[in-house]
Amino acid sequence: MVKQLSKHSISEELKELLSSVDHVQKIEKNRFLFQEGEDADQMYIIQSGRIQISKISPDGRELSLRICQKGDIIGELTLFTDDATYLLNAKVLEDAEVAVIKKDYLERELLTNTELAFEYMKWMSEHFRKTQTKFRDLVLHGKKGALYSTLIRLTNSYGIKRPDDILIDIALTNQELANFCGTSRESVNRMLSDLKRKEVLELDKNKNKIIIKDLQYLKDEINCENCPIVLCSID
Amino acid sequence: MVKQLSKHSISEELKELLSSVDHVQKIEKNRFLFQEGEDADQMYIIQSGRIQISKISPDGRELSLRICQKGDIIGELTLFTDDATYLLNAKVLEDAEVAVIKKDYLERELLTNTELAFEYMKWMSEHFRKTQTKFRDLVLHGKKGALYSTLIRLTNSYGIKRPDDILIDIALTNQELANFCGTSRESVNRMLSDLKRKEVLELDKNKNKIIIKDLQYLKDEINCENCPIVLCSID
DNA sequence: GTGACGGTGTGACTTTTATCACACCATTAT
DNA sequence: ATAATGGTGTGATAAAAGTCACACCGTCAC
Repeated sequence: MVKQLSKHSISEELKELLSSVDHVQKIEKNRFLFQEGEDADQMYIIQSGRIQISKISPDGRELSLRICQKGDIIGELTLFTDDATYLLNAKVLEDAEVAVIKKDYLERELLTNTELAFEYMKWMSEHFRKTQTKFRDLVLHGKKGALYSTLIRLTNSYGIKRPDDILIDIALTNQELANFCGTSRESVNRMLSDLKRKEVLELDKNKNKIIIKDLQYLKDEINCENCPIVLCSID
Repeated sequence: MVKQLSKHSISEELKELLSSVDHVQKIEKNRFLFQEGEDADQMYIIQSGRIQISKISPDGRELSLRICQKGDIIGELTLFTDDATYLLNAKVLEDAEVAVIKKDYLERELLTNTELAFEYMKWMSEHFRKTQTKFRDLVLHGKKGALYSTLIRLTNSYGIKRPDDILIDIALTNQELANFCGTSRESVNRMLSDLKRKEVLELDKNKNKIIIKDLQYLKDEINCENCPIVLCSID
């Protein structure tokens, strides 16, 4: 049987503790859980489905930051800030259920529940390291590096190991990939064609999914230092 | 009298609480407080001087992330991780004194002292938002955007308001600026010449410092949304 | 079926950015 | 005083990336 690579690092305890949720909300594909500028008074934990976090710049360009699934926390940036509006957009990629946690409730909880606070700090810390290494790749190795890094992260988060290759089990258009890299659709398309030619990957045509055949090639190209896999994911 | 723009957001309480320091360490210019890969078991709060945080990639290129001064916390990434080595380098730009806080001591403290934990979470949260907006600028508007964003942040952190302009009171070479932008020395040099020609800034020749004459121009070019100044700094 | 739609793939061209090379200061060391 | 050093400024050229244009291909609605 196939096995998903991704290791979700949010601890059982944290999930447990956070489970004092206000309620659970269902939301369907292509809708927004929240959008930039909206009043922000809650945080979410995904129960099912997939949600993409992105920033849209005034000139219309979109920068995608994460794709999140079961167990991931989103809306976390609203915590501990007085300027309580969302800074990012959360678009639902696949019908989702999210557990809603009220911001002020959680803040109060964190003030009294030491263990929760500790677990939360731990999560935040890891989340920070993850974000920073991600951006580092984006800046340091040009657009090619940005794409390769994104592919590696997608593999770690959504890869399904198969005998001879790894299927990235999430359908993304070239444009969506480009948004992760801060580049253009055409550039991504050309780079993917290139990688196909080099037999680094294949495209599962009718399903819009990518199959990685030579992960090491991608890693070598961006001087991947084989950081802990938990730091090298897309969520 | 001139006035420094920078608002350091680390709360008095946090400084107070963190002040249960192990000891204070002096370290002089051009030395490293810590380097990538070294064992990490302490965190620092800068008392005086300036320290630059950067990542050096295996191929020798350097990406600068922050320049920190009095009141700033560094080495914070080592907290809550088992892989206890530093991920970044901390180079002393100007002779410094740092308060040393032992990692395991602080972790234990955070587990018992709720108020400290709360303040620390607050700081971390803001630090995270700051880092994210910084990288966003770097990725979204090309190298020019990266430089402009860096200049704006330097202005916010190290700018001294004067009658007709703002002096960025820190000496940086073109190469050092380039390291913040993930670009080349020559590119930075050309872009600066350009800005000089457009009368957006001036170079204080003999002191290697930059004088901003038209901050708004820089902001307009990168679609600055005038986020809270505390988020838009270089530290 | 067929037409609209959203996505891919690619050529041609432009703009941006990097790289190489070298002249030209200041400053510092000898 | 002179040489070495480290930084700046700039031209020439090459490489990377973006933009525009358009053909092509499935899928879906009607």
